[in-house]
Amino acid sequence: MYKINTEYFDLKRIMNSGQVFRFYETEPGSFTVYSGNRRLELHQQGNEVTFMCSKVEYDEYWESYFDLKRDYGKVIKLAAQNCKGTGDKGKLFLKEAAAYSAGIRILKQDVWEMMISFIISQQKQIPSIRKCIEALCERFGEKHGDWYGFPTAKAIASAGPDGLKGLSLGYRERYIYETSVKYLADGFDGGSLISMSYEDAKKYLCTFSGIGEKVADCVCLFGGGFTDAFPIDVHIKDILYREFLSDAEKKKIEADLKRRMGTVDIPRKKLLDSIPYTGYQDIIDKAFSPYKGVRGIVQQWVFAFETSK
DNA sequence: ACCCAGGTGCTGC
DNA sequence: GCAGCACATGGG
Repeated sequence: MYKINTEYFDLKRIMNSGQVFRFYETEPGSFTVYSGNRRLELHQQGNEVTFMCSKVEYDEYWESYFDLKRDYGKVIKLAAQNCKGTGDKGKLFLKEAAAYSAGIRILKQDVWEMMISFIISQQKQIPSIRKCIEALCERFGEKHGDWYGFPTAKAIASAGPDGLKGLSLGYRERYIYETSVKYLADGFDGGSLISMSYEDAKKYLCTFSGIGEKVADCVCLFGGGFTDAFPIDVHIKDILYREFLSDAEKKKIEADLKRRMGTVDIPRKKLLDSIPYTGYQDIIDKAFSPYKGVRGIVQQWVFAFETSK
Protein backbone atom coordinates (compact mmCIF):
# COMPACT_ATOMS: atom_id res chain seq x y z
CA MET A 1 0.00 0.00 0.00
CA TYR A 2 0.95 3.60 -0.46
CA LYS A 3 -0.23 6.57 1.60
CA ILE A 4 -0.50 10.18 0.60
CA ASN A 5 -1.62 13.34 2.34
CA THR A 6 -3.44 15.73 0.09
CA GLU A 7 -5.85 18.65 0.05
CA TYR A 8 -8.87 19.05 -2.16
CA PHE A 9 -9.41 15.33 -2.57
CA ASP A 10 -12.71 13.69 -1.68
CA LEU A 11 -13.34 10.15 -2.89
CA LYS A 12 -17.04 10.22 -2.14
CA ARG A 13 -17.56 13.41 -4.08
CA ILE A 14 -15.52 12.01 -6.96
CA MET A 15 -17.57 8.80 -6.94
CA ASN A 16 -20.82 10.76 -7.12
CA SER A 17 -19.69 13.39 -9.58
CA GLY A 18 -21.08 11.56 -12.62
CA GLN A 19 -17.81 11.27 -14.54
CA VAL A 20 -17.05 7.70 -13.45
CA PHE A 21 -19.34 4.67 -13.25
CA ARG A 22 -17.33 1.74 -11.89
CA PHE A 23 -16.58 3.37 -8.55
CA TYR A 24 -18.10 1.99 -5.35
CA GLU A 25 -18.06 2.71 -1.64
CA THR A 26 -17.75 -0.70 0.01
CA GLU A 27 -18.00 0.65 3.56
CA PRO A 28 -17.74 4.17 4.98
CA GLY A 29 -14.39 5.59 3.88
CA SER A 30 -13.48 2.56 1.75
CA PHE A 31 -13.78 2.53 -2.01
CA THR A 32 -13.13 0.26 -4.97
CA VAL A 33 -12.53 1.66 -8.41
CA TYR A 34 -12.19 -0.19 -11.71
CA SER A 35 -10.42 1.13 -14.79
CA GLY A 36 -9.84 -1.00 -17.87
CA ASN A 37 -8.32 -4.19 -16.52
CA ARG A 38 -7.24 -2.64 -13.24
CA ARG A 39 -8.89 -2.54 -9.87
CA LEU A 40 -7.90 -0.46 -6.88
CA GLU A 41 -9.04 -0.32 -3.29
CA LEU A 42 -8.69 2.99 -1.46
CA HIS A 43 -9.32 4.32 2.04
CA GLN A 44 -9.76 7.90 3.05
CA GLN A 45 -9.73 9.62 6.43
CA GLY A 46 -9.68 13.37 6.08
CA ASN A 47 -6.63 14.33 4.05
CA GLU A 48 -5.04 10.92 4.39
CA VAL A 49 -5.60 8.57 1.47
CA THR A 50 -4.34 4.99 1.31
CA PHE A 51 -3.88 3.33 -2.05
CA MET A 52 -3.87 -0.46 -1.76
CA CYS A 53 -1.24 -0.90 -4.45
CA SER A 54 2.51 -0.62 -4.84
CA LYS A 55 4.23 2.73 -5.15
CA VAL A 56 5.20 1.69 -8.66
CA GLU A 57 1.59 1.21 -9.69
CA TYR A 58 0.67 4.46 -7.99
CA ASP A 59 3.40 6.32 -9.88
CA GLU A 60 2.68 4.83 -13.26
CA TYR A 61 -1.11 4.88 -13.23
CA TRP A 62 -3.18 6.09 -10.28
CA GLU A 63 -1.44 9.37 -9.59
CA SER A 64 -2.25 10.48 -13.09
CA TYR A 65 -5.69 8.84 -12.97
CA PHE A 66 -6.67 10.99 -9.98
CA ASP A 67 -4.97 14.09 -11.42
CA LEU A 68 -2.91 14.38 -8.24
CA LYS A 69 -0.23 16.58 -9.75
CA ARG A 70 -2.59 19.46 -10.42
CA ASP A 71 -2.97 22.23 -7.89
CA TYR A 72 -6.74 22.37 -7.40
CA GLY A 73 -6.29 24.99 -4.68
CA LYS A 74 -5.32 27.36 -7.45
CA VAL A 75 -8.57 26.81 -9.32
CA ILE A 76 -10.57 27.20 -6.13
CA LYS A 77 -8.82 30.47 -5.34
CA LEU A 78 -9.51 31.66 -8.84
CA ALA A 79 -13.21 30.96 -8.32
CA ALA A 80 -13.21 32.69 -4.94
CA GLN A 81 -11.63 35.76 -6.51
CA ASN A 82 -14.00 35.74 -9.45
CA CYS A 83 -17.13 35.30 -7.35
CA LYS A 84 -16.26 37.72 -4.58
CA GLY A 85 -18.83 40.28 -3.50
CA THR A 86 -21.26 40.93 -6.37
CA GLY A 87 -24.93 40.12 -6.30
CA ASP A 88 -24.51 38.43 -9.68
CA LYS A 89 -26.77 35.40 -9.84
CA GLY A 90 -24.46 33.16 -11.86
CA LYS A 91 -21.48 33.94 -9.68
CA LEU A 92 -23.46 33.22 -6.56
CA PHE A 93 -24.39 29.83 -7.96
CA LEU A 94 -20.78 29.16 -8.93
CA LYS A 95 -19.63 30.03 -5.45
CA GLU A 96 -22.03 27.53 -3.88
CA ALA A 97 -21.10 24.87 -6.42
CA ALA A 98 -17.37 25.36 -5.76
CA ALA A 99 -17.91 25.07 -2.02
CA TYR A 100 -19.91 21.87 -2.44
CA SER A 101 -17.57 20.32 -4.99
CA ALA A 102 -14.14 21.15 -3.56
CA GLY A 103 -12.46 17.74 -3.52
CA ILE A 104 -13.64 16.64 -6.94
CA ARG A 105 -10.87 15.76 -9.36
CA ILE A 106 -11.11 15.36 -13.11
CA LEU A 107 -10.12 11.74 -13.61
CA LYS A 108 -7.94 10.58 -16.47
CA GLN A 109 -9.81 7.41 -17.35
CA ASP A 110 -9.31 4.94 -20.18
CA VAL A 111 -10.40 6.58 -23.43
CA TRP A 112 -11.99 3.49 -24.94
CA GLU A 113 -13.92 2.87 -21.73
CA MET A 114 -15.14 6.48 -21.80
CA MET A 115 -16.30 6.17 -25.40
CA ILE A 116 -18.49 3.16 -24.66
CA SER A 117 -19.60 4.33 -21.21
CA PHE A 118 -20.84 7.67 -22.48
CA ILE A 119 -22.49 6.16 -25.54
CA ILE A 120 -24.47 4.11 -23.03
CA SER A 121 -25.13 7.18 -20.86
CA GLN A 122 -27.39 8.92 -23.38
CA GLN A 123 -31.05 9.06 -22.33
CA LYS A 124 -30.32 7.07 -19.20
CA GLN A 125 -30.03 7.80 -15.51
CA ILE A 126 -26.78 7.11 -13.70
CA PRO A 127 -27.88 3.98 -11.74
CA SER A 128 -29.12 2.47 -14.98
CA ILE A 129 -25.85 3.36 -16.75
CA ARG A 130 -23.88 1.58 -14.03
CA LYS A 131 -25.99 -1.55 -14.39
CA CYS A 132 -25.55 -1.66 -18.16
CA ILE A 133 -21.80 -1.20 -17.91
CA GLU A 134 -21.43 -3.95 -15.30
CA ALA A 135 -23.53 -6.28 -17.45
CA LEU A 136 -21.32 -5.48 -20.43
CA CYS A 137 -18.20 -6.22 -18.38
CA GLU A 138 -19.60 -9.52 -17.16
CA ARG A 139 -20.37 -10.67 -20.67
CA PHE A 140 -17.29 -9.44 -22.52
CA GLY A 141 -14.69 -8.39 -19.97
CA GLU A 142 -11.63 -10.35 -18.92
CA LYS A 143 -12.31 -12.31 -15.76
CA HIS A 144 -10.06 -11.62 -12.77
CA GLY A 145 -11.25 -13.93 -10.03
CA ASP A 146 -14.44 -12.35 -8.72
CA TRP A 147 -14.47 -9.27 -10.96
CA TYR A 148 -14.33 -8.32 -14.63
CA GLY A 149 -12.28 -5.85 -16.57
CA PHE A 150 -13.75 -3.49 -19.14
CA PRO A 151 -14.24 -5.23 -22.50
CA THR A 152 -11.94 -4.56 -25.43
CA ALA A 153 -13.26 -3.43 -28.81
CA LYS A 154 -12.25 -6.78 -30.19
CA ALA A 155 -14.27 -8.73 -27.64
CA ILE A 156 -17.41 -6.76 -28.50
CA ALA A 157 -16.90 -6.69 -32.26
CA SER A 158 -16.19 -10.39 -32.60
CA ALA A 159 -19.49 -11.29 -30.95
CA GLY A 160 -21.30 -9.82 -33.95
CA PRO A 161 -24.17 -7.31 -34.20
CA ASP A 162 -26.48 -9.45 -32.05
CA GLY A 163 -23.91 -10.13 -29.36
CA LEU A 164 -25.15 -7.26 -27.20
CA LYS A 165 -28.73 -8.42 -26.87
CA GLY A 166 -30.26 -8.80 -23.42
CA LEU A 167 -28.20 -6.11 -21.72
CA SER A 168 -30.92 -3.41 -21.70
CA LEU A 169 -28.89 -1.25 -24.04
CA GLY A 170 -31.84 -0.48 -26.29
CA TYR A 171 -31.05 1.46 -29.43
CA ARG A 172 -27.46 1.99 -28.21
CA GLU A 173 -26.67 -1.64 -29.13
CA ARG A 174 -26.02 -0.67 -32.71
CA TYR A 175 -23.85 2.31 -31.70
CA ILE A 176 -21.66 0.18 -29.46
CA TYR A 177 -21.21 -2.54 -32.04
CA GLU A 178 -20.44 -0.13 -34.87
CA THR A 179 -18.08 1.89 -32.73
CA SER A 180 -16.18 -1.27 -31.75
CA VAL A 181 -15.84 -2.29 -35.39
CA LYS A 182 -14.63 1.13 -36.48
CA TYR A 183 -12.23 1.41 -33.55
CA LEU A 184 -10.56 -1.78 -34.76
CA ALA A 185 -10.73 -0.87 -38.43
CA ASP A 186 -9.11 2.50 -37.74
CA GLY A 187 -6.44 0.85 -35.63
CA PHE A 188 -7.11 3.62 -33.14
CA ASP A 189 -5.35 3.56 -29.80
CA GLY A 190 -7.36 5.51 -27.23
CA GLY A 191 -4.19 6.57 -25.50
CA SER A 192 -3.08 8.48 -28.57
CA LEU A 193 -5.99 10.89 -28.11
CA ILE A 194 -3.84 12.72 -25.60
CA SER A 195 -1.31 13.68 -28.26
CA MET A 196 -3.99 15.35 -30.42
CA SER A 197 -5.28 18.88 -30.09
CA TYR A 198 -8.63 19.20 -28.33
CA GLU A 199 -10.34 20.28 -31.56
CA ASP A 200 -8.94 17.34 -33.55
CA ALA A 201 -9.72 14.87 -30.77
CA LYS A 202 -13.33 16.01 -30.55
CA LYS A 203 -13.79 16.02 -34.30
CA TYR A 204 -12.37 12.52 -34.63
CA LEU A 205 -14.50 11.13 -31.81
CA CYS A 206 -17.60 12.50 -33.52
CA THR A 207 -16.93 10.22 -36.51
CA PHE A 208 -17.96 7.22 -34.38
CA SER A 209 -21.52 5.96 -34.38
CA GLY A 210 -23.41 7.20 -31.33
CA ILE A 211 -20.83 9.83 -30.43
CA GLY A 212 -21.94 13.42 -30.91
CA GLU A 213 -20.67 16.67 -29.42
CA LYS A 214 -21.73 15.96 -25.87
CA VAL A 215 -20.33 12.44 -25.63
CA ALA A 216 -17.15 13.52 -27.42
CA ASP A 217 -16.66 16.26 -24.84
CA CYS A 218 -17.14 13.76 -22.01
CA VAL A 219 -14.48 11.50 -23.54
CA CYS A 220 -12.15 14.48 -23.99
CA LEU A 221 -12.64 15.69 -20.44
CA PHE A 222 -12.76 12.43 -18.49
CA GLY A 223 -10.38 10.38 -20.62
CA GLY A 224 -8.29 12.72 -22.72
CA GLY A 225 -7.30 15.14 -20.00
CA PHE A 226 -8.64 18.08 -22.02
CA THR A 227 -9.66 20.17 -19.05
CA ASP A 228 -11.16 22.91 -21.17
CA ALA A 229 -13.84 20.63 -22.66
CA PHE A 230 -17.33 21.53 -21.44
CA PRO A 231 -19.96 18.83 -22.06
CA ILE A 232 -23.43 20.31 -22.50
CA ASP A 233 -26.20 18.00 -21.35
CA VAL A 234 -29.72 18.58 -20.14
CA HIS A 235 -28.61 19.52 -16.60
CA ILE A 236 -26.01 21.99 -17.84
CA LYS A 237 -28.58 23.50 -20.18
CA ASP A 238 -30.92 23.97 -17.26
CA ILE A 239 -28.20 25.63 -15.18
CA LEU A 240 -27.07 27.90 -17.99
CA TYR A 241 -30.62 28.97 -18.71
CA ARG A 242 -31.62 29.45 -15.10
CA GLU A 243 -28.50 31.02 -13.62
CA PHE A 244 -26.60 32.62 -16.47
CA LEU A 245 -29.26 34.34 -18.58
CA SER A 246 -30.76 37.66 -17.55
CA ASP A 247 -34.48 37.90 -16.85
CA ALA A 248 -34.80 40.03 -19.98
CA GLU A 249 -33.12 37.37 -22.14
CA LYS A 250 -35.34 34.66 -20.70
CA LYS A 251 -38.50 36.70 -21.21
CA LYS A 252 -37.58 37.22 -24.84
CA ILE A 253 -36.90 33.55 -25.50
CA GLU A 254 -40.13 32.50 -23.82
CA ALA A 255 -42.16 35.11 -25.67
CA ASP A 256 -40.73 34.04 -29.04
CA LEU A 257 -41.47 30.42 -28.30
CA LYS A 258 -45.05 31.13 -27.24
CA ARG A 259 -45.60 33.05 -30.43
CA ARG A 260 -44.40 30.14 -32.52
CA MET A 261 -46.09 27.36 -30.57
CA GLY A 262 -49.21 29.21 -29.62
CA THR A 263 -49.50 27.33 -26.35
CA VAL A 264 -49.64 28.74 -22.87
CA ASP A 265 -47.44 26.34 -20.94
CA ILE A 266 -44.24 25.17 -22.57
CA PRO A 267 -42.46 22.08 -21.23
CA ARG A 268 -39.05 22.78 -19.76
CA LYS A 269 -37.37 20.48 -22.27
CA LYS A 270 -38.92 22.29 -25.23
CA LEU A 271 -37.78 25.58 -23.81
CA LEU A 272 -34.21 24.39 -23.32
CA ASP A 273 -34.11 22.78 -26.75
CA SER A 274 -35.18 26.01 -28.40
CA ILE A 275 -31.66 27.29 -27.84
CA PRO A 276 -29.17 25.72 -30.27
CA TYR A 277 -25.95 24.10 -29.06
CA THR A 278 -23.98 27.10 -30.30
CA GLY A 279 -26.21 29.33 -28.20
CA TYR A 280 -25.16 27.48 -25.07
CA GLN A 281 -21.53 27.66 -26.16
CA ASP A 282 -21.87 31.43 -26.35
CA ILE A 283 -23.23 31.58 -22.81
CA ILE A 284 -20.32 29.43 -21.61
CA ASP A 285 -17.74 31.52 -23.45
CA LYS A 286 -18.99 34.61 -21.66
CA ALA A 287 -19.76 33.27 -18.19
CA PHE A 288 -16.70 31.06 -17.85
CA SER A 289 -14.04 33.16 -19.57
CA PRO A 290 -11.95 33.54 -16.37
CA TYR A 291 -11.50 29.76 -16.31
CA LYS A 292 -9.95 29.29 -19.76
CA GLY A 293 -7.97 26.05 -19.75
CA VAL A 294 -9.80 24.58 -16.76
CA ARG A 295 -13.43 25.19 -17.69
CA GLY A 296 -14.09 21.46 -17.54
CA ILE A 297 -13.26 21.43 -13.85
CA VAL A 298 -15.83 24.12 -13.25
CA GLN A 299 -18.29 22.17 -15.40
CA GLN A 300 -17.91 19.22 -13.03
CA TRP A 301 -18.41 21.42 -10.01
CA VAL A 302 -21.72 22.75 -11.21
CA PHE A 303 -22.87 19.41 -12.61
CA ALA A 304 -22.13 17.58 -9.36
CA PHE A 305 -23.75 20.32 -7.30
CA GLU A 306 -26.84 20.45 -9.47
CA THR A 307 -27.38 16.69 -9.54
CA SER A 308 -26.84 16.33 -5.80
CA LYS A 309 -30.05 18.22 -5.06
C1' DA B 1 -51.09 6.55 -19.16
C1' DC B 2 -47.50 9.89 -19.21
C1' DC B 3 -42.95 12.03 -18.65
C1' DC B 4 -38.10 11.96 -18.30
C1' DA B 5 -33.24 10.32 -18.50
C1' DG B 6 -25.33 13.19 -18.66
C1' DG B 7 -28.19 12.51 -26.95
C1' DT B 8 -27.61 11.05 -31.66
C1' DG B 9 -28.91 10.44 -36.50
C1' DC B 10 -31.81 11.60 -40.09
C1' DT B 11 -34.92 14.40 -42.61
C1' DG B 12 -36.70 18.40 -44.65
C1' DC B 13 -36.63 23.34 -44.94
C1' DG C 1 -27.35 25.90 -39.88
C1' DC C 2 -31.59 24.67 -37.31
C1' DA C 3 -36.19 22.37 -35.87
C1' DG C 4 -38.69 18.04 -35.37
C1' DC C 5 -38.90 13.36 -34.69
C1' DA C 6 -37.69 8.27 -33.84
C1' DC C 7 -34.90 5.57 -31.34
C1' DA C 8 -35.23 1.22 -26.39
C1' DT C 9 -35.61 0.68 -21.74
C1' DG C 10 -36.39 1.57 -16.82
C1' DG C 11 -38.15 4.48 -13.16
C1' DG C 12 -41.07 8.14 -11.11
